[in-house]
Amino acid sequence: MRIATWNVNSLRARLDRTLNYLREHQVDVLALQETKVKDEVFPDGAFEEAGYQAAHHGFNQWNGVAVVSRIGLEDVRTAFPGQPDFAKPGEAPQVEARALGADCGGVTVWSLYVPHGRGREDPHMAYKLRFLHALADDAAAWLARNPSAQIALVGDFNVAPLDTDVWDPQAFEGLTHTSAAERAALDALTGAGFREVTREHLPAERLYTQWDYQQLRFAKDQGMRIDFAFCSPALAERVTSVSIVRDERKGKGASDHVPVELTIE
DNA sequence: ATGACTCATTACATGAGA
Repeated sequence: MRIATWNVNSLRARLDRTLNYLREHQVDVLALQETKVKDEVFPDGAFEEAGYQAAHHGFNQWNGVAVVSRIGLEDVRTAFPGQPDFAKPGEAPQVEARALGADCGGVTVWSLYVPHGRGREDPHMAYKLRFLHALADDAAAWLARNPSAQIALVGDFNVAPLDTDVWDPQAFEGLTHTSAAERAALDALTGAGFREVTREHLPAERLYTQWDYQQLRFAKDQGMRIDFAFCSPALAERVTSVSIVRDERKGKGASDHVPVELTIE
């Protein structure tokens, strides 16, 4: 069984790439982030033709998360229980389209798009920290209820846990993604009993999952490692290999992120 | 170096991303 996660940065701009990727990599379950599409125009039909069911959650051109599966798709949840809301200036608070969970082939897969933060003093940063801590609280409760639960929390976490997860730590000083508060918030997931399996299987330094579009970052291999997979203990035991699909960043029309795959026995 | 980021939008400039 293969589960993958990918911040696709607009599904409509990359539908062909997505379908080709599913086929070429024999993916059973794909968690997508930043689909940038509202539910009414989500391309269900294209996934059906490829043999996949799809569950999507998106209000507008921002955010948007999906799980597509060819091994079953049940009990779709469009937010985690404690997921915080966010109020844009002059607007009512909204629980944004940043989490979608579904049961696929005996595994509960959550596609997660953690808020960016925008700046250390920005209200969006407090939202980001609330989001991660609330997720960790829920994750701990799920494990307390069922210690042998099969749960994968995958997606774009927008935190670089180690200095070697960014191409130049000094370039991020005072900005987002590398602060102690962000790293502590992400650590809360391991505190909840989950294991970040991509690091376990790929411990090498400077393995990136995202390269900015600007400044020829990919050509210079100046990226960030911010896409991860936190698995419940019972599921982590079943992971036999992890792959970062670097080739997907190449060529015209690439997302700034690449897929990360888990192979599970 | 003749270029220098990409996406979506009641679009042709702006917001958002990282």
